[in-house]
Amino acid sequence: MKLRDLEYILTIAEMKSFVKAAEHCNVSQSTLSIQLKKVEEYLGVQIFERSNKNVMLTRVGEDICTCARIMLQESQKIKMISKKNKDPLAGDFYFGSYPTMGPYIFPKLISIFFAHFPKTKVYFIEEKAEVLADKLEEGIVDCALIGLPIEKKNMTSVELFWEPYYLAVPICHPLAKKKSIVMGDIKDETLLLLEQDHCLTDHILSELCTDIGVGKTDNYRATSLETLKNMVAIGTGVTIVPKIALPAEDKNIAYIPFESREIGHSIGLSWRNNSPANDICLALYEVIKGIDFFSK
Amino acid sequence: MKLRDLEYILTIAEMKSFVKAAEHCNVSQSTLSIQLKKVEEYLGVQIFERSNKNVMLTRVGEDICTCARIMLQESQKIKMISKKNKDPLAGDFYFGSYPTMGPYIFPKLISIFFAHFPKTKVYFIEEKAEVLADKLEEGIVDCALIGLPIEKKNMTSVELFWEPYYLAVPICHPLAKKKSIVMGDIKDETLLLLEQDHCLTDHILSELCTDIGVGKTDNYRATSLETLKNMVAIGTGVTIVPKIALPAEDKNIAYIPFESREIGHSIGLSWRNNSPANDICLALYEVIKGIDFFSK
DNA sequence: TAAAAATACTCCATAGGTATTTTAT
DNA sequence: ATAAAATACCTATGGAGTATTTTTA
Repeated sequence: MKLRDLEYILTIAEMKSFVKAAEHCNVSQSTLSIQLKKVEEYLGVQIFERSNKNVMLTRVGEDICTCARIMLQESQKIKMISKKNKDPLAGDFYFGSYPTMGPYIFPKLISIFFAHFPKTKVYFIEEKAEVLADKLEEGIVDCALIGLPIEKKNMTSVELFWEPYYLAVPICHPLAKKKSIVMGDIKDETLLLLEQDHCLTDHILSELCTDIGVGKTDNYRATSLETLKNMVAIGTGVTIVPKIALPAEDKNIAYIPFESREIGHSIGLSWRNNSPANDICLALYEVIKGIDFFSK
Repeated sequence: MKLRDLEYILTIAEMKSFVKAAEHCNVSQSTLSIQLKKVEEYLGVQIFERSNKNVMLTRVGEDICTCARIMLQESQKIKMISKKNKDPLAGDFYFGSYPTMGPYIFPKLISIFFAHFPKTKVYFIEEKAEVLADKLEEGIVDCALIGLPIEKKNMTSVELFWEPYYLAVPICHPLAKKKSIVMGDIKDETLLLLEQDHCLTDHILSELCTDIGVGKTDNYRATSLETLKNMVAIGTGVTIVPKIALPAEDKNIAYIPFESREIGHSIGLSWRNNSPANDICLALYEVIKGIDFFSK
């Protein structure tokens, strides 16, 4: 039993004639007779009561037609859905970013999409790196601005820029006068950090500050960089922030670069190799690789 | 796009693997690859995002699967409907009768169906001959006890019996003493009849009493034979009733046969030649042709 | 006798199989 | 190197056409 057979059946039912239905379906009358016979044999029921002068649905035939109509409607729906989604640029596109970058980059991206991919409907998603990588992998997110390297299979990643970290200290703090910082400088400071499972926190604790006392940071966990900065401003401690979070000016906090250019992270664009949005991702990369992410 | 393709797609989506889906569908992996590719090309959209290690539905693919599931469900429904209706004896059967016979014959038929076609669900329909013939033709009724001949195409009719008409007169009426009647005897009587479009009325007026005054019957039209008999009993007039309507005994009315055996009608069983219930009709005929329709 | 469905016979498109190649980890 | 998807090539089923036969009003 094929969809075509159902079309034949519905047409015969409508036309009440094999000859007319054959014309309508652009096939020969014999094709209809044979196909109908096959379906009836396959199902073991008579769908039409017919003589050479009369064609009429049986009661079973009517019930079958009800189902057949639904099936063909759904089949049309599949074609409609496909038609609407044929152009990959005209579909939905889920763009992800790590949280500290999101608020700064999303507005820029909106303009970029409006100018370069006006038909694409973009949704923005903000998650910490690990979750973002999972969502990328699962197909929930199509493309993400994320710290590299990313430990997932089937991913294409391109580097966009290196984002250095800065030390934030109260303006009156002794370190505030320094031109640059080394890790040793802050080993006796109270280091304020974001929540335990935040990617920036993870990165700082597991890669950058492995040699300094970590235990003393345990009691100070904020949920946003802005909160952290406020805490620094009132002298609760110091913190490390990515360059993007630096304000144009700040009367209460001094932001000091690290001496080593290694203190920071590489930021790139990642997407699944076989994503249908592959073309958009590549095109997007071509557009945004040139922009200055730190211009406000 | 065929139903089989949709099964393939749903299985691949479920198994997230071409090899496993192929096993499950009992086809080779290449078949799935090729068929899926064809469907994707036909629809112009990518249904799966796939590498050699990963198979995942795209968003369009998910929408397509939703439709595909409905289609396959309906397809199963068609098979279920067919399975339930494979046995023609286990289906619905609509039996029609002309109204004067209905009340007498239906109880008998119920026993017959219970004994001979216990799986058949019978529905009884009572209509005047003309409507009954239309319903037979339209397939609303499968088989009918009806006056012959019947002017419809594609019908098989078999005669069951000849039903003579009787004259009903009040017990005290002069004609009540007669052994038999000729039409001339009642040409001065008030002839009570059923409604204008009743088949018995039609038959009496158009074929039997064409030569007697008809105008004088116009004011007396009842809706049932029982009403007519009551009117006869109180002396309103006389009437003509089919034999089936004769009571075992009647203190108030005398029922007198007509001299001519022609006054009456031939009753038969009719059904459409190509009806799926053909076998039941034939078998039913074999059973009921032997019974005495006039035994109470 | 005419009109419509059923059947006979033929052809070819395509679903499916086997074997092989490509691809990505 | 391995495992899975893609591809190449061949086979066979069955859908469709033309011509003919059967059926019934």
